[in-house]
Amino acid sequence: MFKFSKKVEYALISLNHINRSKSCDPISVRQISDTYNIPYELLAKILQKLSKFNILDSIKGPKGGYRLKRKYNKLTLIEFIEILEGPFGVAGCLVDIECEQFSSCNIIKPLDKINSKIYQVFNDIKLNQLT
Amino acid sequence: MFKFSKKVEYALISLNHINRSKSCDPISVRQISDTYNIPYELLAKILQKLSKFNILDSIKGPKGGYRLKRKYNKLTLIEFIEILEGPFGVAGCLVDIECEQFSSCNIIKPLDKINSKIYQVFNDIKLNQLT
DNA sequence: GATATATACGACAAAATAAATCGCATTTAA
DNA sequence: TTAAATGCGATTTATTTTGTCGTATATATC
Repeated sequence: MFKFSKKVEYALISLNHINRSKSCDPISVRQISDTYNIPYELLAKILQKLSKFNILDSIKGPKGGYRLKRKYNKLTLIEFIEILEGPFGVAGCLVDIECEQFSSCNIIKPLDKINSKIYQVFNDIKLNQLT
Repeated sequence: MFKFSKKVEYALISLNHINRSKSCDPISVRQISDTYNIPYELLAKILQKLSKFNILDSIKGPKGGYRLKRKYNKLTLIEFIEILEGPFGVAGCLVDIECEQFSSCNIIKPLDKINSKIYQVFNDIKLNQLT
């Protein structure tokens, strides 16, 4: 409960790694997966997604890999999380509807307040501050 | 990711319900599980745990059930969560050790900061404010 | 042009966690 | 004595998370 997924952790590690790299060459999935002991296929898919959302630029072929795009420097943690995990919410009923069980629910309001606070925390953090 | 467990939700609903009740009679599991459509056995175990940790007082036998104990009014949300879910942490490596994969982890420090912030949010909330 | 090294992507499988159920024991009011 | 309640451990089921597989496409280099 209330843990970052491996997907998010792996993505953060990767972006940090690429950001710190001083080489001009793109960084390959293999390089990151070897360095941090992350399952290759899984990491590949994650970086593909970041590429799809314009956080990374992909270069194909030998000597290929990924580079940061400008968007990276503007991204908040909450935007990043929602790209990887979908809409944020500390309870299902704040995201989907499906909360049929509790027409009489007595905690939605407080949950919603907590949700806003956590959202705010993530919204105040820029990805490139996570170093 | 980052959702409250049903355990926590059910527990919050129950405490809220008992708190609001004006009757002097103890409130039974059955009553709560019927009102909010919560699986009986599951709820029973949750309230048993809260009783074990002195948040609820249990009265056995017919007409039995639960009442709030004084501790309820002092409890913070983080204490409550840790009673039900164990030590809080936004990443496994902040709770267990087991983070062997990343001797070279480049995100522990920022994760730790985020962890403190979320912890703080939960620490600033009293259970009896959740109404 | 052939080859090896990359990314791209969908489908599937395994593992971990969360949620729910079952069975039996104990207490106590009526 | 009985029925209605809590107490607790074991087990099962469902869901989510994590990881794997297979195949396609692009491209640098020889």
